[in-house]
Amino acid sequence: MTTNVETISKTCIAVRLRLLNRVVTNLYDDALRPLGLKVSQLNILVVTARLGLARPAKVCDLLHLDTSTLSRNIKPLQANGWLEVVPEEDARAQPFRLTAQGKQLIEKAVPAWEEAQRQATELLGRDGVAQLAKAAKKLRKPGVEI
Amino acid sequence: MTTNVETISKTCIAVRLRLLNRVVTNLYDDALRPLGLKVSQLNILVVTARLGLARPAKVCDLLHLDTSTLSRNIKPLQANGWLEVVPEEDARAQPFRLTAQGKQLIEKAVPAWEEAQRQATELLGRDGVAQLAKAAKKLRKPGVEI
DNA sequence: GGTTATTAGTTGCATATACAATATAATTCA
DNA sequence: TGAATTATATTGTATATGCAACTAATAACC
Repeated sequence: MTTNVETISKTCIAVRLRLLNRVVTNLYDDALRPLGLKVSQLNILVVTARLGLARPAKVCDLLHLDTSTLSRNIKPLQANGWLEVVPEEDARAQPFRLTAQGKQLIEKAVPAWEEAQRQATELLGRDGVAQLAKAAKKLRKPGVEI
Repeated sequence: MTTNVETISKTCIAVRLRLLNRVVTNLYDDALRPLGLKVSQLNILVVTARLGLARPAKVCDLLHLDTSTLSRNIKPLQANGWLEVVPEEDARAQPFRLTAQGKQLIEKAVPAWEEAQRQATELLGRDGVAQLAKAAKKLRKPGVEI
């Protein structure tokens, strides 16, 4: 007989995805630690670099992040001088962009990112990486691209 | 020419995995919200149910969770009366187990879990789910099973 | 033009996560 | 047996995450 507990324990997608997320996040965070940077922060910096002028709502659409989360996450990036908020005509908007230091930091982080990416690729395998890309692609919102 | 920023943006495993983690976690959390339960909490309750008497270190090995994280995560579960700490000979140990209410909650959560699991399966696809299982299996530590 | 609706972000609150440092207890070993 | 080591978990600090409620400003509408 298979109990509900056994079923959830052995098949739950959230359990596995969250576990894998912890492990992989730690791979990148370990590699990036000498730079005083976390992979969650590098993500935001890279998206910002791609956008040039980054509007919070757009970044949140791209990353499927709650706006309140981004609002707080950019604070330490600002405090470290990696990005800056740019005033605009629309007084509600709080777009931000990379600073020169932020750009330099991304370039400095590339070797560490490559090493973590290598480890993550090894863990997931070619097929795992492909499936991940496929799922992420499914989640792209129309018109929200970089 | 492909810049470093473009490469990271388009290929980073952590970016995609973390994004997918947010989306899938929200699927389950939305489904479980009427029960006042989050999927992270359900995970811990289910592991506890499987173990009977759950030792923090063992749970952390199973879930690849930092012990300090678990130490704090069980607090609200205790406060809600879903699990209880059981004293033991070894005064350092703080093993815990489900309460009757905790068991009932899991059973009550099954339909919501099933619906979220259905949605997550649809998002990841058969192959995606299989790849996820494969990666999670790779992370099992020897002797740490349930 | 003034009221209403919409849009853009922030703040309050709760939980999740991990590293570093700590506390405490059990074990080892000289 | 007493000191050093090891094991188990918690606390301090910082970041990540999202919901609900809020503020402020723009747009829409009558």
